[in-house]
Formats: sequence, structure tokens, C-alpha cells
Amino acid sequence: MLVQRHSPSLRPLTTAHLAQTMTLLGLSALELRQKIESALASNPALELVDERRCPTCRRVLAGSSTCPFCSRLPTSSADEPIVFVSAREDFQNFNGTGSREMPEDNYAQAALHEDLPHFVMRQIASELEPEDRPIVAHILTSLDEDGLLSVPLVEIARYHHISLSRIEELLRIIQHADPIGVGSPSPQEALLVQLEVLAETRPVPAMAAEAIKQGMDLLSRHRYSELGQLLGLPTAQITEIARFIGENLYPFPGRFHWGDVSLNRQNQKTNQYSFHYPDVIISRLNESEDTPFIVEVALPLAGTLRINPLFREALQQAPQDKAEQWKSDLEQAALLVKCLQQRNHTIVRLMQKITVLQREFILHGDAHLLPVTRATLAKDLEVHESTISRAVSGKAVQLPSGHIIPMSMFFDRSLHIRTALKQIVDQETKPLSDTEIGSLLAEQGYKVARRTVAKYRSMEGILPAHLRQSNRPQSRQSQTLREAI
DNA sequence: CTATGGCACGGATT
DNA sequence: AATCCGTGCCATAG
Repeated sequence: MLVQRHSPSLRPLTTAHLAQTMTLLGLSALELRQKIESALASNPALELVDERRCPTCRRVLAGSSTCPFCSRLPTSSADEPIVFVSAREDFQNFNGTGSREMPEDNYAQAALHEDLPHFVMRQIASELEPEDRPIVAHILTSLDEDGLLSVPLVEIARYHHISLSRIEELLRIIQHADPIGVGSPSPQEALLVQLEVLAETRPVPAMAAEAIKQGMDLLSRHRYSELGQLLGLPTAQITEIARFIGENLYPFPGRFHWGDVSLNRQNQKTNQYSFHYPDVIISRLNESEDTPFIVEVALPLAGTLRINPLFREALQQAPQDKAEQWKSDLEQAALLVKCLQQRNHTIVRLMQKITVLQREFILHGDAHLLPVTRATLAKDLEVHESTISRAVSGKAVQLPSGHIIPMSMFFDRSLHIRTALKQIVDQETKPLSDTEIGSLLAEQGYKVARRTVAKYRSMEGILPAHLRQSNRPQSRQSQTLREAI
């Protein structure tokens, strides 16, 4: 296998090597930690020693978690980013902020240790009868990335042989957990639940619930006068209700904070990137324009994982019945350590390439992202394409700006065009049709079909021209709301 | 008649 | 082999 070429020190790869390297490569820092912890617990041949060495230069590190020697290489330049693996002690205390503001602490905490289903379950578990828990778990795991329930309730009721009304009771409990409205079958219902909860602590506009119930589609299309007629209210009052909803309610309870790292593009536009522990942290050595990058590949452990030398000795005089077991433990341990090295090695090499290629993007944002494919990078690095895929998937990168983005964003083929599109719409004086936007994009060198403009536009949550009023800035929430329909 | 969204196809990407 | 993405065609709304 090609991987070998870059790691001459490793002994020839067996199938086991390969399999495990592949698996480890595909894991994020968080998953990797779990994996290592469980290995550590079950395999006596492994030990975690406090002595920490810089994985790059092998120097023993004293206090700091980053190697002072490596991070101060005087020869590095913009073309040669400093890339190294770093054992992060702060992993447990990670709060995801960096320099970035964090809206709610508990979200960050939750995202570190668990996903949306677990987060919700933990809140409500005490309210539930033990026999209801599997049912609730079923519901929670069926949520889509927006935190909405796409599976019909009847189906779940039938599956568990319980009545529909029982299910509805349970769902009600779920909906009142944080994020409020989670588990609702529709954005509409999510809004209603939020409204209800909000009403307990502060005044809400009269008829707001009616407006949502009866005029969801009108509301979402900004047809305030029509909605006014429907409800027999003056348009002004409807506008007021709409404003309130836009500012205080959110139709997709899960989208704000969770969302799939690789798929959910929606939250990128809001700067609310997912709160995952970054597998890679990019920072700049200084403030100058041509500063080298410092790239830390996070190893979610404080210390060095190695084979316990005592165990190796003990193996010599192992009792008959245990010999076999011990031997396999030792092999397992050695394998894990090697594969771990290899995983890190691959990621380091990958990041070296990426940081050079996407330098402008890292420093200056979305518009400068080059459309690079995993395939070309694989060729550059002389590894198999699938190796890159695995190395990239499910991982997060923290940029010098503090933003945490999915690593796959480095391979987004249309982000720069979408950014240009956003800019066009931001600056438009009258709503431009997709065709017009298309020709403007063409002037900038982006030749895309009209249909594609429409796709990008909706990806960015921008409404079609006829529903966009001329350039008054609108709250993000109401944009999202309208997107719902 | 124009603007847009849905569906589906084919080629590229993973 | 499975999935994603850009695009063309067509139906529908305005």
C-alpha cells in the first residue's frame, strides 16, 4: 500500500494494520479518545505515561502542551507551515470558544460529549417512567438534522404497541426540553411550542398563535395583508406579530446548534458553525501578512501512549494458560500505537498541503476558497483517494479567526461562487432574478446555469426575487422561517 | 410570458 | 459502488 512509502520506519503492513489504520483515520478527535480509552481499559499491555514528548521532534516536553522547540522553528515561512501533533490536555475542559463567542455554555458542553438525542434525553430522563425511555429514545434518534421529527407518530406508536395519545404525551415532554420545540413534526408546531413556553415568562402578541396555526404559509411568504383579512386584523398588527416571531422563535430547533458537520451548510452563513472539538487548530505565528501558520493536529490525550515495558517483560514468564492471551494483547497494543502514529502522520501531511493551497481562504474567508478536490490532493500526496476521504470526514478545523469549520469545507466546490452570489444580493438595489444574478456572476468569471443559481441561492437561504423586498435587512430568523415552506 | 421549484439524468467525486 | 452536483426539461405561480 502506498501509505508505507511515507512511513519507512513501520514494518510491512498486514491486513490488520490496514484495517485499523483506516478506521482510526476516519475517527474524529472525540471518537478517537473514546477508542483509546477503551483500549487502555481493556488491554493491560497499553499504558499512558505522563511523560510527554513532542511527536515531531521527540523532545520531552516540560509544562506546555505545545512543543516550544517546534513551534519556534526559525526557518518556517508562509510556504512551509509548521505542522505538528499536539497532545491537548484541555480536551476535557474544552469549551469550543477560542476567540469566538459562545451563545450558551450548555450547548457547547453538550456538543462535546453527546449529540442532540443524548442531550435531550439527559434533560428529561428523570421525568420519564423507565418503560417509556426506549420509546423516547426511538423518537429522539429519528430526528432529522433540523431537530424535527419526520417519522409519523402513528408508526412509532404501532411499533411499540402503545396508544397514540401516550406517544403524544411523551412528545410533549420532549418538545419542552431544550432546544424548545425539538421533536415537533413540523416547523409550525415547533413555533407553537416555543410561543407557549415564552408566554409563561413574558407577554406575547395576541393572536400570534392563531397566526401561526392558520396562516403559516401566508406568514412565511410575508403576505401580511392577506393574513390580516383571514384573521380579521389590521395589517399593522400582523406585521408586529411577524416581527415578534422572527425575533424570538426559530422553526428548526436542532439547526441552530447541531446539524451534521458535513452536510449542514445552513448554519455556515450565520457564523454559527457546529461546536465540535477541532481535530486541527490553525493559528498564525504573528500578525504579518506572510506569517507562517501553526497547525496543531490535536491528539485528545494528555501524555504518551505506549506499550508497558513491564508487561513486555512479564510476558517471558507468563503462566501457560495466559500466554496466548497476553501475546495477543501485546500485538494489539503495538498495532494501536503504530496505527495511531500513522493516522497522525497522514493528517499532518494532509494539513501541510491544505494550508498552503487554501492559505487565502484561511486568512481571508469564504470568497477565497479554491475549488480543490480530494482526488487531486490524493495524487499530490501519493495516497489513495479513500485515504483522503477518511482523513477529512467528520473532522473539524479551527481557523485563526476562531471559527470551527468542517474539514470538508476545504473541498467545497461552490463556496466561492455562493459567496459572490451572496455579495451580489447584498448589494442589489432591486431584487434581481436568478437569470440576472447569473449574468452578473458570469461577469466575475463564474459561468453557471440559471438553474444552478437558484440552487445556490436557496442553499444560502436567500429568497426568490419576488419575495425579496428591496434591500431592507431582515432578521435571520425570519429568513429561515420563510425558507421552511 | 417570466421566474422558479421539482424531478431526474449523467458525469464527476468520494 | 454509492453519492453528490450541475443542468435541462417541465409544471406551476405570478
